[in-house]
Amino acid sequence: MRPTVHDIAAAAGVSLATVDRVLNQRPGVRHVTREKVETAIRELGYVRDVAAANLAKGRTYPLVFILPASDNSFMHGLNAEIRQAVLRSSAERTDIRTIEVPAFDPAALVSVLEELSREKPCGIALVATDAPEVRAAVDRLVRERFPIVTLVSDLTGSLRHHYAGVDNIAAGRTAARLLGRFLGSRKGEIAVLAGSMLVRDHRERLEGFAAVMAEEFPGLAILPVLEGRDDPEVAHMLVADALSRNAGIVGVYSLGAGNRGLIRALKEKAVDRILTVIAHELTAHTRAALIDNTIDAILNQDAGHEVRSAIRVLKAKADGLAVIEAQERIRLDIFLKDNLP
Amino acid sequence: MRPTVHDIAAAAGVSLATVDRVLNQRPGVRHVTREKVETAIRELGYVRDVAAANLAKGRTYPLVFILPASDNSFMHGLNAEIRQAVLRSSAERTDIRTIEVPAFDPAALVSVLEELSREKPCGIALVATDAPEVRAAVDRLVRERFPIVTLVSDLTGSLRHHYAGVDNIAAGRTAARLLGRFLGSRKGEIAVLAGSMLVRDHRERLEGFAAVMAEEFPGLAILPVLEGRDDPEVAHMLVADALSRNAGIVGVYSLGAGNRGLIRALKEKAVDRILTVIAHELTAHTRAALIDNTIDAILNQDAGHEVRSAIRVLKAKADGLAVIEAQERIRLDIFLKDNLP
DNA sequence: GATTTTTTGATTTACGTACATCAAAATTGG
DNA sequence: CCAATTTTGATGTACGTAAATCAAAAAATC
Repeated sequence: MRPTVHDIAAAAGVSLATVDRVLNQRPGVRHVTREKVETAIRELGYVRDVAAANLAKGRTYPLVFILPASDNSFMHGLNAEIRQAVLRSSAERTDIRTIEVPAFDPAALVSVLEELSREKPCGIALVATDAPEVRAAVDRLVRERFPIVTLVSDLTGSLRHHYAGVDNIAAGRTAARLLGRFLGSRKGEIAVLAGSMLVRDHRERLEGFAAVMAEEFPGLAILPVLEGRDDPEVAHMLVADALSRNAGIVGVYSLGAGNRGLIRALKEKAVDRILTVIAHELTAHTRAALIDNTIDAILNQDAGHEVRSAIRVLKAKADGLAVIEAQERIRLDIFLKDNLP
Repeated sequence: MRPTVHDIAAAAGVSLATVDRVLNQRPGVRHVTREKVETAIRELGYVRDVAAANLAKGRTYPLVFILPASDNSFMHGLNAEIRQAVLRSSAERTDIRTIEVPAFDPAALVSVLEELSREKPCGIALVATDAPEVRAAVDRLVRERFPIVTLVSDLTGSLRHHYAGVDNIAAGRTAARLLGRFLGSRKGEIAVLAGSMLVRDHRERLEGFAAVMAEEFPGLAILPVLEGRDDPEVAHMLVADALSRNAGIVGVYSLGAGNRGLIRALKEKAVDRILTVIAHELTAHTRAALIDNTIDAILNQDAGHEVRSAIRVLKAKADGLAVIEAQERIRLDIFLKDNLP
């Protein structure tokens, strides 16, 4: 049986009240006594029964999710997963609130973060906009002992405790290798459709993609990036235009959202040519396109996993517990038409 | 706040003791009274606080893992993950025991299962050997209300509550498409290395692989399967022999274990030719081979996820709780050298 | 050494549930 | 309607921890 506070008290030769004072860092314990207790804790290998403690405290975990107000399938999916998590709140003792901030607006994000420092949630998950002032605000909150995880888009160089999202450089590299290998010996040009080069995840995907293309597939040239602003209409226009004007395009990499427009353009303009297409994010549209061979592979991050992982990590950090690293690694899913879920 | 037993008692106009009798299906409650309580439970949306209940009961979850005594990297990895889970036992209230049975031996598996029915663990996870008598034994245990999940290898058509493993037909299909697409327009023969055609997961992978090959890549012919018994030495011998004798081989699909031998054979015999190779299971050896381009892609199932998922599902079933389906789906990982963890 | 201050002990209640006991009430059978 | 039986209520203890109170002991101060 695992030791309890009573065992610690007995072993350290002190009362239960003193053990409690040490465990919950309450004042009024002499240094030597504290050490006695801590030694007993170490020697008996005591670990607090979190379930019992939470029961006694009536503890809940007030968590805040900060999301950009973007109107695309991925963000809708992410929102839906958070709502699912809210439904599980009572069983998980969480109390989840979402805050929407204008997309790509560091100042707005910073001001929300600053407000939160007064509200005292026990954890914050945010889709980070990559800017120095955001990094500073996050670092400040971390120093004030708020558990913070970045979600989907990381904030490299900040003090955030954890990143619940995929490695976007690796994603771009993987896309490049898949595209290059699928094209085999064919030479030609590659169109890249992104949302915006102002977003870190898109920049990173492109960076990885371009690197592998340059290293390993010299026969394939990347055309200037089309910035579709994650908007289906804009994407459609840009891709249709590129395909009309450039007969040398043999492949397309869509690293952002707005794939509905991409798919429409492909169906209109590429019926007569063999195009290899790799896109990000599995949605109803990209799934259908994968099945009817319009798209050849889909790279995906599972929003449900990201949300659940963020919650687990925030709770663990709030309790000062360890996380299972391998469990919290968000994997890049590669879907061909054969392994769709 | 979520309702407690007290709220139910008040709402149903009965005492706490009666609510307890209903909740824990103890005898001595009239039918009408039981209905009153059940109505109150439904109307207030009461759900038992599992943490508090476990505390009161001093409950632990005695779980049994039944594994084949196979000496290959994957099984070693699976064992290691179970040991990790054992380390978390006290926090998770589990009490995990593993039983090794001879591989590919239905009778041995059945006799272990029958013993377990006396021991009364609260959940059983087994790597199933696909045989009618095993299916019957599992079904019997399920009828006796034991939660049972299959691990890594399923038992289709049985009553097991859950399968914690990948869809092997999809895995085979995916391997075929990757191989076919990587080979592009090249024609030739494909060598397939399996462990044994007596194991269901290997049969299924081959089935999926052969189906897609036949449908979509008529230029590629599958050679008779090499059965390496998941043994590196045997695998080496078989592959080396096949490569020496058949100059038309352009691709290899290794769907079982024993990849150490495969890799050695490839390095010895295929230096002068361009071979596309897809293998299963990420190990130190296959990882190195992927990095040095001996292997082109690795399909993997994450043993850690499988073990953790099996435990979560067994605990949930033991408590009669729902599982998060999407969370428990074991995904097929596809690794290129760019997205290695 | 007396006084103040700090530290420690003893004890209680609470969290939500499980489980046991005994008495009281209601129902059933004859 | 009485007795036997079944059903229900009231109550207490337990699980492991948190948190509070008050008294007692020890240490520090002068």
